Amino acid sequence: MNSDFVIAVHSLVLLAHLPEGMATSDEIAENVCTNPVRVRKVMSCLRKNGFLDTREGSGGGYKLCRAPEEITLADVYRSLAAGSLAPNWCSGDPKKDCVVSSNMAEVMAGVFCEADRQLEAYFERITIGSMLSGIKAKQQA
Amino acid sequence: MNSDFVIAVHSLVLLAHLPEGMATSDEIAENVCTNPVRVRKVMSCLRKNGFLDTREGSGGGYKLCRAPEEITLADVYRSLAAGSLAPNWCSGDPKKDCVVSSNMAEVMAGVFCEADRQLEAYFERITIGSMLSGIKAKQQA
DNA sequence: TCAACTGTAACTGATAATATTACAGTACCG
DNA sequence: CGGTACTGTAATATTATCAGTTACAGTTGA
Repeated sequence: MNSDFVIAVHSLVLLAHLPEGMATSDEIAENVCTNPVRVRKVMSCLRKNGFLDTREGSGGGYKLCRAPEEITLADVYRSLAAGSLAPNWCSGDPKKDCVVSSNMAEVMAGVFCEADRQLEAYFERITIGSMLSGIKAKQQA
Repeated sequence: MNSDFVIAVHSLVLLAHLPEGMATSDEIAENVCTNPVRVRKVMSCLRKNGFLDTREGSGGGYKLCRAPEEITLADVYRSLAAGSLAPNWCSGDPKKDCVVSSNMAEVMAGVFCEADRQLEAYFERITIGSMLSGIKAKQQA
């Protein structure tokens, strides 16, 4: 899977952590260790899915618009990485005579589709808020 | 994830399906739709993990050495794709002052590690035998 | 001793992931 | 107004990863 998901989660946790709940793409990029353009692309997607507001122009940036405890990793996963489990390579060939070769792609797709659901269910149990707590706990130790 | 896992599963199902339980890398590659070298690489790994025997030389090939119902997808996953869930890109920087940036990589790794376990648990419930049955059922429909 | 196999390494080409550059659009602030 | 500080997005370059190909040594059976 590409790391847009990681960038999104990191950014949301960061916003949740900041006193104002707000930051620019430059600040986020610096914190995440990537470039601002990429951050803006990911943020743009998060905005479309209603996790944050953006303000253009001077003094603008990104601001969380939901409680960190209400945003699950599953929400984020669905927004920008759903279905990323299955390799984009397909084995077998529907036109072949062999039962195995001709049906493998479909059966395998089913396996990965359900795996994706399992993964999503796991992510459902983790929130931006809980990740932030986890990080803060780590600091004290 | 790369598709070695898919090739391995397909190959094992194919072997389980063939009357003799045996095939050469050329035959498997043809069925899977890839090249023999790649098949041999994957098979070599499956042999090392005890799922099949190989016979070199004329008349050789690969042969299942365990019952299809006993080989789970988790076994295969562990053999050649474990840990493939996490993107190989890491966000944040341990050297930074910010709590979030400096701890994100570790916390994220934990999330993906557990996700990997979840995925493995799901794969534990699927066997080469059950996949073959699923394919045969599909044919009759 | 030949033909049919596996086991690997080295190389090539294709595709996907990431970073960079560039610029239009928007909002605040003097 | 006009300048500055932002976002949004397209186009391009760069790098990494994946897959296919070629080549050849080692093994086995006929």
